[in-house]
Parts: sequence; C-alpha cells; structure tokens
Amino acid sequence: MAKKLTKRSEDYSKWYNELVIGADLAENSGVRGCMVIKPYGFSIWEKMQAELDRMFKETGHQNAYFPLFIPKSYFSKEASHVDGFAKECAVVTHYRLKDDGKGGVMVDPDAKLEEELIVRPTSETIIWDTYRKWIQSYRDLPLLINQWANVVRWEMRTRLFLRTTEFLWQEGHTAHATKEEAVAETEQMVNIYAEFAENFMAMPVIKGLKSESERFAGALETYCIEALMQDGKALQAGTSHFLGQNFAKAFDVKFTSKEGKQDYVWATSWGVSTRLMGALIMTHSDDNGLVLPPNLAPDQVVIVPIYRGDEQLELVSKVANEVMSELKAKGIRVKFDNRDTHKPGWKFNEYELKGVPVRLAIGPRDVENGTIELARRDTLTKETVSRNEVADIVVDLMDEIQKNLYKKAANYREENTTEVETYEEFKNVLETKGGFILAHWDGTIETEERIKNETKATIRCIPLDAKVEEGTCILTGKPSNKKVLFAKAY
RNA sequence: CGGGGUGUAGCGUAGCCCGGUUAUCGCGCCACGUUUGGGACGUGGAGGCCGCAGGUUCGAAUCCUGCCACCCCGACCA
Repeated sequence: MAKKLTKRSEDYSKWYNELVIGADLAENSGVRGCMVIKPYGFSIWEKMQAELDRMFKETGHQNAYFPLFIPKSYFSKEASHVDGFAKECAVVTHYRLKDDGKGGVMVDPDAKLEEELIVRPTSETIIWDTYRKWIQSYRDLPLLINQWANVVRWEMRTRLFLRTTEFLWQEGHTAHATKEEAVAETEQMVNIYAEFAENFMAMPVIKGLKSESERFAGALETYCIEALMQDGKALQAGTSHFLGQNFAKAFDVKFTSKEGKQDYVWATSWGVSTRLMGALIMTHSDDNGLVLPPNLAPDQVVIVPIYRGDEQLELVSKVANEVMSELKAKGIRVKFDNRDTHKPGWKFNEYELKGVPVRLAIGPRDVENGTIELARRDTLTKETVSRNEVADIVVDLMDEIQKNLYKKAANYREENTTEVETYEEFKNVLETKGGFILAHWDGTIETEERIKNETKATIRCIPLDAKVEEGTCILTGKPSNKKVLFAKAY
C-alpha cells in the first residue's frame, strides 16, 4: 500500500511510484520506460478519451487508423521533421527469431529486412503519404481525421506518465484548401484542449504560442496549453500545430481548386497523450492520494456499508441499493462496495487513494435515523445528511466539487505566477518561489537560449491573451511589446 | 552517452566492510477463530537459483572479475 505521500514533492517520480501502485493506476512494466496502466487507471484514460472523442466529432472530425510501422524512407522527406525525431526512434531490422542452440532464441540474421521499419514516434509521414492518394480536388477537402494510437519515442530519460517510451495518445491530422482555414483549425483544436482541461480535468491552462525553438519539428506555428503543477513546474498538456504546406510539399499532396489551379494543401496536426494522466495527478493529488474531478471519475460516488452480521448487511444493503438506483437515475456513476473481504476503514482509505469524489457510508444507525454519512474527497470533510435528500445533495455536489477543484488549482496558479521586470528579479523568483514567470523578451532565439542555459527556465509560451505593453527584455534590454511565460518545465 | 547509486519472497528491507548454524524483520498472501462507524487482533502456515555468469575458498548473499537490469543527476523530449 502506498506510503504517506509528500505534497509538492521535489521528486514526482517517487510520488508516482508510491501513489500509483497503491492507487492502481500504473506501474513500470520492466521494459525500459514503458508503463502498465492498470484497469482503474485505464478507466480514467477511457473517460478522457470518450470526452475528447465526442468533442472532436462535434467539430466534424472522423477517426481512422494508420500503421504502427513506417518505412524508413518516409522519414527522409521532411527535413526538420527528421531532425526532430531521428534521435529517438525504435527501429525494426529483422522479422524472425530462431533457436540459438542454447535453449534460447536469437535474431535470425537471414531475416534482415530490405528496408528498416520505424515504430511510429508520430504519424505525420505515413498519413501524409496516404493523403496524397486521397486528395485530388477541393471537393476532397477539408480532410479532418483523428487517430487514437500508441507511439514510441526512445527518450534518453523517462518519467512515469510524463515521458514514457511508449505512450497512448490521439493525433489529429487535417488538410485544408486555404491557409486561413488551416490556421482556424489549429486554433479551434487548442481551444478544445483548453476547454477539456478546464471543464473536465479542472485544470486551468494558459493558451499560447511556442517560441521558435520549442516548436514542433516541421511546424510553422505551435499552439499549446501549459499548466502549472503543484511543485511549481510547468507541464505542456497539449499542442496544436499549423504545418503550413511543409508536409504537403514533402509528400506531394496537391489538389485542384475551384478555379482549376493546382495547389498544395494546408495542414495541421494536434495531440494529447497519457501525459494528461500525469497532469491530473500532479494538479489535484494530496497526501491522501489521487483527487479526481467528478467529470472524469470512473466512480463518482462509492457507497460503503457498515454492518455486523448478515442481518445488518441485509438491512443496510436495502437502503444502499435504493440510494444507488436514485443516483443512477440522476446520471451519477455510483458503486456499492459490499465486498465482505475488507473492513469499512480499509475501504475508506482505498477510495481516498483512488480519488473517488464522494463517499457515502450507511450503517444500522443511519438506517434507524434515516441518515447517511457523506464524505467529500476534495475537502476531506464529513457530514451527516438526510437519506431522503441525499440524491439531490450528491447531484449538486458533483458540480460543486468540480468547480472547487478548478478554483483551488486556479488560485494556486495565480499565487505562483509572478511578473518581473529585471533579470535579477527573474532569477530570484525562479530560485525561491518557482512557478510561472511573466517577463519581457526580445524575441530572439539567442536570448531564450542564454536564459535557459543560465537558469534552466524556458519560454513555455507566448500567451494568446498577453496584454500589449511597452517594455524591455530582461536580459538584453531590447524593446518588447508583451510579456511571455517562463518556467522550469517537465 | 557522462557522473552517482541500487539489485536479497509480491512490496519495503537487515545482513555485506570483517566469509562460517536452517538468510532478518515489517507489510502483503493462505487457514482458523474473534472482529466490522477510519487501514482490526490472535494463533498457525506458504512463499527465496541473495540480478546473471565465472573465479578465490574446506565453505560465498558477503571477497574478486565480467555482464545485465533498474533508479537518480546532466545532455534530449509530449
């Protein structure tokens, strides 16, 4: 079982290892940097998937699936894209094993592949190669496709949920007839991500543009949502890229316009991953474990019976089942944990660790008094409510807890966002307080690079809603017209 | 790939310097009984190629050599 957790731990990896094993979320698989997501953790991911998928479909997107393996040659077609991913690809070179004569197996040297296959680190290349065949006319556009898949990136260092070797994600890839339409799509998707983060994950995010050096390999513009974790570090939670005509040109994807002219299509891509699980944990968890926002909790309410002997169990179960039906009828996801193998106290801790928003305890005393004990995960408070009103109270609570979690996270972010005017101040805040720092920047890669080298802080984004004001770069003193968002990042 | 560290039961560990009974303890697991409103208690039990391979020795978890794996810190990244 998980040990006492340390809030705002310097070392979240350790926290995960303590937390997730107990919370049945994930564990290391034994394969370098890969994770096993256990059923409870996966059900949270499924909930995220379902909501995102709904939002994608509501905006006209369709799901499709492309191959896991990508021929090596596909990667030579878009130069900056290759530079971005070449160093972290898993490569399939053979297709067969054979007996090694020592009771084990070896790679059969005779089974070498003519052309190596790359395990997709992202699917731009194979998708654009396919789009060439699908797109001929403006009538084929826009092409709005999303894929739910796993990808592999052989990172030097991994961190559970945040940077695993294999991770699950969705990647949207769209093709448009005009630049304006593609830009609008890029912006629409970053807005959807922000909406999802705030309304479902109860995680406030800052929408912005990446600086040139942080941009996606092959993109002209990268939009992102950035969130602040409880330890004062920033986490990129989602990205949406405007790819211009780079991929269309690299893969020769042309269409004939209404006017009969040939032109390259305009592209976007956008994605979020199981990193969101990490974001969720690091945004809301406390020393008692995970705290789930009701909108994503697989079980929003758990009912724990308290009884001594079969007779009491029967009595309590009757009420519990009634309450469960009432709640279900109101659309609440509720579970009645009548396992006889664990005691109530054990269950209380279990569900706190798992982050279930509301816990109802029903015992003989309650049956007699017409009451139910209600405990909130977000505030860790308990109260006794009337059995007749419990369904209505719970319905209201779902909303309240969702809002409260958001508010808590938003307050934390506000307290840990600092505007600075000088480099001294910048370094000082970074060292003593951490968090988001808003500062003027002269817009050059050189300045960004120097700040990164000297302080380890990077430009998380240029916020879309940054107010325009005259100022001077904290490092070079050159003019700047808005403050950008700096932080140490995961 | 550089620097540091760790591998002992499902998990967490003691023992290792200084070699010597049947490898320690806690949690968890199984059985029985008593328990059940915040992680119950008692009694009994199962579970180990001490990371792998080799060496030194009468004798190796312990010493030596090689290998492997994992973790942490850098460079890289969603």
